[in-house]
Amino acid sequence: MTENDTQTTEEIRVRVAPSPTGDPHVGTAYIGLINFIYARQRQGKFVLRIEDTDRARFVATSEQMIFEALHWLGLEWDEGPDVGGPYGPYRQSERTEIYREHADLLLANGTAYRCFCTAEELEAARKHQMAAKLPARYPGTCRHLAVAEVEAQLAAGKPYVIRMKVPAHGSTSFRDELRGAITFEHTNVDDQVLMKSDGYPTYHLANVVDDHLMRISDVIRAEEWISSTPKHVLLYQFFGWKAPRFWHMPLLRNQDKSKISKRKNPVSLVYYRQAGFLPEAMLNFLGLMGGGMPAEINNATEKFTLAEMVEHFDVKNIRPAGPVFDLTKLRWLNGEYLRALPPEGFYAALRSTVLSDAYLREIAALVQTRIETLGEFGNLTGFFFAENVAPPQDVFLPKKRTLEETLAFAAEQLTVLETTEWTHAALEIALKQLGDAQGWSVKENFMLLRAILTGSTMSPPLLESMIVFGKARTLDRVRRFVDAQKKAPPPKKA
RNA sequence: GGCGCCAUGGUGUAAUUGGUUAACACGUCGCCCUCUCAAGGCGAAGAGUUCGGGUUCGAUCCCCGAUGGCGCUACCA
Repeated sequence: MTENDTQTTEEIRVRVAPSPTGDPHVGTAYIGLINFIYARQRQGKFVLRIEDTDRARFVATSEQMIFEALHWLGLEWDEGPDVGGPYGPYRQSERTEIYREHADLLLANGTAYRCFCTAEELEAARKHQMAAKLPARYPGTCRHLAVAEVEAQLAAGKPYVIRMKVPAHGSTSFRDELRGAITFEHTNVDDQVLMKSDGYPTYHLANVVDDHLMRISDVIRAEEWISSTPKHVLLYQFFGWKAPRFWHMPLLRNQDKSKISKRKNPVSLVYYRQAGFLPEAMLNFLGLMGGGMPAEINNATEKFTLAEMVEHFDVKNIRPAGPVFDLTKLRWLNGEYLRALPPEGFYAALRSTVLSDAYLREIAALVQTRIETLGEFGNLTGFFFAENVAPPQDVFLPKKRTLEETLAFAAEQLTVLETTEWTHAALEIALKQLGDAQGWSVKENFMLLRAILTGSTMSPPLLESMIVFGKARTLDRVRRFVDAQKKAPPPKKA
């Protein structure tokens, strides 16, 4: 606990606010963990808010997966879309009226304005600015439109967005609880779009309005938000509200130090769960990122539970430098947890994950007509239980294809798989489309993917297998194949 | 390009917050144990704290600058 909290009676309320745009992200787990600890340490409330204002990237199954992933980790929330709470609804798509009203407030007090610029106009302006090596900013075309002009455009039914009117001069400062004061000159703060032309708010508006209405005391989020914090601070001012405290956690990184991404690292919590990582290990590992635990404990063991983190973790201790998410160390930690399990517990862990009844039943259905003795079960299904298969070149390389074009095509397959809905029909269409476009026969196309997924040219049906194996793990396998081949192309043998 | 953040071995973290031979863990390597592989035990290599200036009797730690990395620069979050 910090002195900060002992001298105030304010209720601590924090939130984690993921967007349902895909698989639940390991970064969400990290930020969720910190928020959870912070709330529990101060008898505060931990809120889950779903930020589904991007209808283009919205994925219907995502929200449920987020719930499940957070439950899996044991990061239980006090208020949220599913459990309700006094400040709901907790799904932004159900709060559009609220945002509309608040945008109108800003329009009325002159801190926001309607902008009728088209995407093309903005794009052109941006190009010019980039070419002239100027900062790419909204040119301000609609900032001072006459009332009559606005009325005319409105009457003509022209679509518009609402932008915040950032003061032309001066600067905005705020305190980041980990880094101290941070200042931005207004000349470097753009007139951010607050309401999109589809009637949905952008993150910035929705976030500020919700955090205020939901009485959030501490905004604990990822570092990538630092640059937009001045906009948020300005919005609090525009509304005449008190801003919360801001804590920006370091960004988890890939091995190459870039922001952690699915192209370079498994980031789906679904993957970690299906691949057989224990939630305790994941939480422990995440707790290691950035420090946070007191040195006495950290130096002594590096192994601790969620309860121990709630007991001893100090968010103020976190170092702002972005830690590399080191899969190797996570695996070691996971092994430690696995070894510490009593035999029955270990068996139970197996049976609830990689050897669950549900999983086995699905796999059985795929091989029943393909084996003659039950003893053959393993021959055909090994890949479902292996962490990885590494098909040799003579298995995956089609007869009439070069290594280069095959690897390029595999990379294309990966891209397609990443963006395709995980159903038989959708996968079949998407894959065949890709094959048609690139001049790959269905046989070559599917055979390559089969080799990558199963390590063999003989297997249960491909699409069904992919569905049973799961999107997260299938993507991981294909990505690994592509990466491995890219890194170390096998020497051409004469 | 602009703006911002950051900077201790390959990786994650320590360093009584100016005084240590810069510590621990992962990884790597070696040895032991052993039917194999792990696990376990023992040991080793690996940073003089990005670099350059200050301040100081003394800087990993404070200040300035440079460099580098990262983030943002969307009607994405």
